[in-house]
Amino acid sequence: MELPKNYEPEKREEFWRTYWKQNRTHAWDPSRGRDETFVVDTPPPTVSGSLHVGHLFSYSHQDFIVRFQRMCGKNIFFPIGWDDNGLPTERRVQNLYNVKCDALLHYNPEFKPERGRKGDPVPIGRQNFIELCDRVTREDEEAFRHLWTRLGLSYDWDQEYATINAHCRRISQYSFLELLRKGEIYHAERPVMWDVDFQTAIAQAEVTDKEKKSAFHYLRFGIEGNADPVVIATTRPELLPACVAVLAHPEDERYKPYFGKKAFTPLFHAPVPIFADPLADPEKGTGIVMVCTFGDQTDVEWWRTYHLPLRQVLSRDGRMLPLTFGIPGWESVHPEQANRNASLLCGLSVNQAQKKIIELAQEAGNVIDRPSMEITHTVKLFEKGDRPLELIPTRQWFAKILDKKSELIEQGKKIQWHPPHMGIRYEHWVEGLNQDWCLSRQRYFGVPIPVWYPISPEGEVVYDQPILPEISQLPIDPLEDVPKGYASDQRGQAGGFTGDPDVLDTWATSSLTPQIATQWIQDPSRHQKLFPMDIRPQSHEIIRTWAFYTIVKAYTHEREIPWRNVVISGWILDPDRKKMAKSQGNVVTPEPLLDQYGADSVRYWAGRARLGVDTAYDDQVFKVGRKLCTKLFNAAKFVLGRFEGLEVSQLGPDQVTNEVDRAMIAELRPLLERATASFEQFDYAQALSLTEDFFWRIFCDNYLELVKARTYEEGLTPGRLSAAACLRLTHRALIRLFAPFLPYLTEDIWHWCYHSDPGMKDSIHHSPWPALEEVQSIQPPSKTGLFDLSLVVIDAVRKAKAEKQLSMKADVARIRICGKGEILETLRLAIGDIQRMQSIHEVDWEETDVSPDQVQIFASIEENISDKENQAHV
RNA sequence: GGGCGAAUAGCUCAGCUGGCUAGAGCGCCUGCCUUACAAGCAGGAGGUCACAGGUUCGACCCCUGUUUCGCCCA
Repeated sequence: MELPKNYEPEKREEFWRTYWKQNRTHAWDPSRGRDETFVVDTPPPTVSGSLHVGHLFSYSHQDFIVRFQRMCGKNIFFPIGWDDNGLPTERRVQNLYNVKCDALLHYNPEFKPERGRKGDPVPIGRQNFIELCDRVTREDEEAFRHLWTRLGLSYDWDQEYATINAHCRRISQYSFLELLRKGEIYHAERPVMWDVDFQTAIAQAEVTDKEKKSAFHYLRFGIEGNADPVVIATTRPELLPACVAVLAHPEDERYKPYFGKKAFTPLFHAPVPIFADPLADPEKGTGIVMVCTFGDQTDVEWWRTYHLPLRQVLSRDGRMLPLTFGIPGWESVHPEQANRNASLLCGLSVNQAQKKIIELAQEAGNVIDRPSMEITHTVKLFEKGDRPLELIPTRQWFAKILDKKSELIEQGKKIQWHPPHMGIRYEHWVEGLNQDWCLSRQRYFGVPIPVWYPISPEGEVVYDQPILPEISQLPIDPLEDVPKGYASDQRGQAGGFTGDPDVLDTWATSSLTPQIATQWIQDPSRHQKLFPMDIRPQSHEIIRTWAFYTIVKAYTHEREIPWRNVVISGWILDPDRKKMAKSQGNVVTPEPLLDQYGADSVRYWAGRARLGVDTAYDDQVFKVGRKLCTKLFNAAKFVLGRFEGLEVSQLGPDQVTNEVDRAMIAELRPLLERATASFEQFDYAQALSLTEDFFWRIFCDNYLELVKARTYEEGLTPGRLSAAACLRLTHRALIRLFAPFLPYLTEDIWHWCYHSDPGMKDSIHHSPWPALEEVQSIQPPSKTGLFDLSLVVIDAVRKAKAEKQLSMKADVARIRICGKGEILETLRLAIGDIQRMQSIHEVDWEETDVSPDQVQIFASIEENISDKENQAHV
């Protein structure tokens, strides 16, 4: 067989991609049983996010595990999906086409989108907007599909899904309705975390803390029947008109006299009660605090505890609302003054209002007690937003999670986390939950909440009696579809109906990836067979979101864990160990890496990182990967040449009769055991490291050199046959150990010679993982330690040559080996190979009584040059 | 402030259950075209295992504290 001269990954990768596709190498076989199936819950990437090198990293990790399992004979269920619904796509569409969605506009079939258009954003209707989102996600998916295929990820593309497609919408809506039926979902009007720019509710999991500069402003509040005002420090003076109470700690001597009295807000003159409450922090500000609608979560708690009135001053877009004081709920002792001040604030943003109100306070006099004090404090932001979240009372759907914290922690304990400390992070997240899961989002591109509401004859929306669709109708769009028993012209009419305008949180759908992939409702028997799944691979920052919500859904629907193992990949950090982020400009894009180094080399880089460990980006490692591939390629060509022309039947285990070859097999055995054990614990990095080290140091640098001469012997001598058989068996095992990491190159080599061996399969990726049984019948060498002892001699002679700056092929006149008789006996078994390897002419054996585990080697390069001694422990 | 993790050669990382002179690759230095591979081979230099205590016959490893960094939470 004519073998290629050089290792050229590009062409061969293309070839094998086609081959694998045509042969359905990675397809799942639905006819096989659960116990022989390995099921993976693959992370669907957010396709509108940027592709970066971290994707190559963590997605390779899954593939190593999967490919190992496949070679162990498992029927692999390895689907791939795309997470495309949600805000990232909406933002991308807005930016690409310079449009904005206006829900009041009707569908315009004539609308022609144009990229990069300048000027003000064009308002378009909801359907037009959704169509654009669909178009963009299809393009983005293609970029990922291309990358995944190039990287050699062994997905079954027949199982592909997208979280916005009809199948996923059906499952997601079914999940909603099922949980509603079970009483796990409710809707309520209550303060939720609200992003004023995106104008949508946000869940706890989507919130991020950020340090911000702020200031305490010291405002004087008048007291009922008391001349001395109290001074309240606040960072949110613009919420002064929303103040409904004043609180201090019950033990705070400074304020004890005031409890039960009324205070009067400055500028608005609203009489508000003064309470004693242990949650008030005497250390913070002046120790006395105003309760507003709503400054923070504690305000919400106090509002509930004391049944305080609601004084909403902020609108959904974060601007001050028009207010009227002097009416019930908005009491004021000077309503005219209050209304004048309110009118000056009306329409201002939070920041503008804050400035304005300080200005008003200064003008009024006797309101500001002392200069403001700058502080830095943490504020809550939507992870994709720019302005602090507000707490705004709106009608939303919620899933109950606070009532099942302990059950959810129990579920987490039933799952094996790799590495284990990631499970602790999950538990702490659950323990720290303080709100139910807000499910609704005021967005457009998402899975619609599958609910209509009747409108009473008086024209009021009856939220308490939602109209639900039949399961067979799913998926529905309540803004387009009409509920049973109504006609489309009754939409929005008194006595008619209205659709819920909101969509579900994307996690409400993403948390169903196991149900989506197993076709939960369409094919219950398939679901039954594949669920719970074997592994969930993902990275650690989404333990609190994706892993958590998936556990919630599996528990609330089926009282089950979604998977038995979670395997967590670390992050790729930039060379300064900082997070890679588009905004930092330190993101490395993946395709050029594949162009430059080839997929196998890139995978090698990923394979070196253990689970859960963050790794600094270092492109040297790609070069190391490419070197390994080249070495593997060259070694394979050489090894094949050593047994070329011999029949496979002549090269079986029974031919391995030589002591050195048996010693080699004795070295191989622990490698097979350890690499397999590592993989079984998902420790692919350890398996790779063991294999690579063995291949390079033991197999290439030493064993190949040691037996080379024997393989060149004339005729079919037992020594030559033994070496050829041992080379073949060992090499055939090593190639398979590398196969999960280097799928292209190993498949190439496999097809040069091993693919038609008895018991092997055409593709290396379906061939059996190398097992001890393959070399079981080969006897161990008659003396243990033969291989290591041989290396002691070899190293000593090499060192002698190197120190004399000679070529490794330089002749050695004589070596003297001194040691205990047992050691000399052992070395005699290999000395023939050693002599030929290193051109050693004479060997003197000297039995000495040096300590039992030592051997001394004296190498004389030429007869008349003094001996060079090398001594080694054995 | 609490939780989790990390700190080992110039760089990237191994070192698992306490036990050889703490390892590998890259980089560096010195040689070697050796009939698979110079994208290679051989040899070498390079370490206060973050710091301080403690347990132990023995600590990179276990315990306590400190410092720095990362992530999560309040």
